[in-house]
Amino acid sequence: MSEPSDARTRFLRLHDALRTRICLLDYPPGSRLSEEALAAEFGTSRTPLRRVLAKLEDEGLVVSQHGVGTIVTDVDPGEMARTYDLRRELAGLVGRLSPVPITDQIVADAAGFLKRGEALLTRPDTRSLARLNMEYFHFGTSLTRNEALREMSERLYYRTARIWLTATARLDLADETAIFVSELRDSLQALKARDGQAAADVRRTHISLCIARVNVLRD
Amino acid sequence: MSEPSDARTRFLRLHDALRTRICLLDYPPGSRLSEEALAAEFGTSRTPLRRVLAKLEDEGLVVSQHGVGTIVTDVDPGEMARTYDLRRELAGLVGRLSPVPITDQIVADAAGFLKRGEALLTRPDTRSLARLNMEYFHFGTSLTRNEALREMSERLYYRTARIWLTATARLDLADETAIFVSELRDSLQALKARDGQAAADVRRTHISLCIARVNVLRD
DNA sequence: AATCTTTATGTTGTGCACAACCTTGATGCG
DNA sequence: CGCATCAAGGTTGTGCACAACATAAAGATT
Repeated sequence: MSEPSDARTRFLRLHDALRTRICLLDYPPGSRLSEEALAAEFGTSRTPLRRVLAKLEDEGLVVSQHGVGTIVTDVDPGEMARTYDLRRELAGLVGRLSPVPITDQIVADAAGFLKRGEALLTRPDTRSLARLNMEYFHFGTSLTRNEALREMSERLYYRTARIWLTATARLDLADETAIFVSELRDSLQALKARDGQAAADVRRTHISLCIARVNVLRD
Repeated sequence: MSEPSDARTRFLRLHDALRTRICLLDYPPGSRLSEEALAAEFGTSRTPLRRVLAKLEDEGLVVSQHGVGTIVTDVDPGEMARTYDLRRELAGLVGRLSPVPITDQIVADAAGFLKRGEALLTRPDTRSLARLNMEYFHFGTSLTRNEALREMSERLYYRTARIWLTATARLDLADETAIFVSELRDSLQALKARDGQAAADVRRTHISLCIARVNVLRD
């Protein structure tokens, strides 16, 4: 029961694994993913794996070229800026479109994220920060019942996650951790007040600030 | 040069063809699509066709069940309502996020759509109306340079297109045609004034009205 | 008659072999 | 030496055969 292991489940697992590797820069932009090697690693054949790569290509994380290889995409700064613009707007919509009522459980979850964030303050680590950010993002989208909004937000998140991560490497890790923790703090405050729109606005604001920080790197 | 016919192009052609058939109700909800039959029709094998079906499944237009078949989805009214909510918001964003400057060519295109719409007034036809609506939608999304916004809007459009079409069949075709033409008229006015935001608001408003008209059918 | 079992049939999922294609390096020629 | 040509190796794309699975009908059993 803990492992249904039907075709769909295996597909989702594979997809999630590769997507995480790409977004955590285990496979940096420009890397070539070998279908055969990956198939061997995951104990399957090329056929199911190709379906996963096709989805990743549809999501804009890789491109496959006949006779060349499947290459992890590098991101165009201009397009990324526009994608961030949209992410910012969608973050605000989470508070307005079919928001879920804020329960004690949700507040507790937010408190849990804050605790994990604060633990990172004393021992900053890029990878842990990225993972926490990823989990916290999913928590944020879970605050709307609008499935389409959740889906689009996640699609865009995974497309921009790497940018923030590479930028963090060039900015100051301790600073970025502190900023993220303050977002968690603001978010928890809003949720404690049972104000979902305020929580969404917190996220919206921090995306705006994140855009600004990343943009200065381009100058 | 007019037909590159490499793998990617064939894939896109197949995908577009099947998506159009589904959204024009050539394949009504509940239909079973045979991989073998479709492969034969398009002169290919199951392998490339399965990739197309996988994308359609990712887009929510079909579901594949092992041992059963690939079935055209029927849409849950509640989820559709929420999807429409999001579409409405995205339509407004087209006017704000990276809008393209309104050129004479754009105004001329809008005038062309209006002309085609008016031609439908004298001889209403569901299928022609649906096709025109589809083309006009793509015209609408082309008014932003934000690729992600275009992509998400289209994704959601194709997920809801069938709802509007089935609703039109139960509403009055002549009425719906008239309403659509009035939207084209309002849109043309806004574009003539070189006001892209106003044009986006026209679309936004009409989506709202469309939601209201479809909703009365549920009572 | 009702119900369980079995079997036949059709469907999607998987693995593998080969085709199509690109890149790279060697080789020959000017 | 420069450059074109070609051959070799590796990669993704395609076709096909078979496995895994679900369904429905036929048959056996109670």
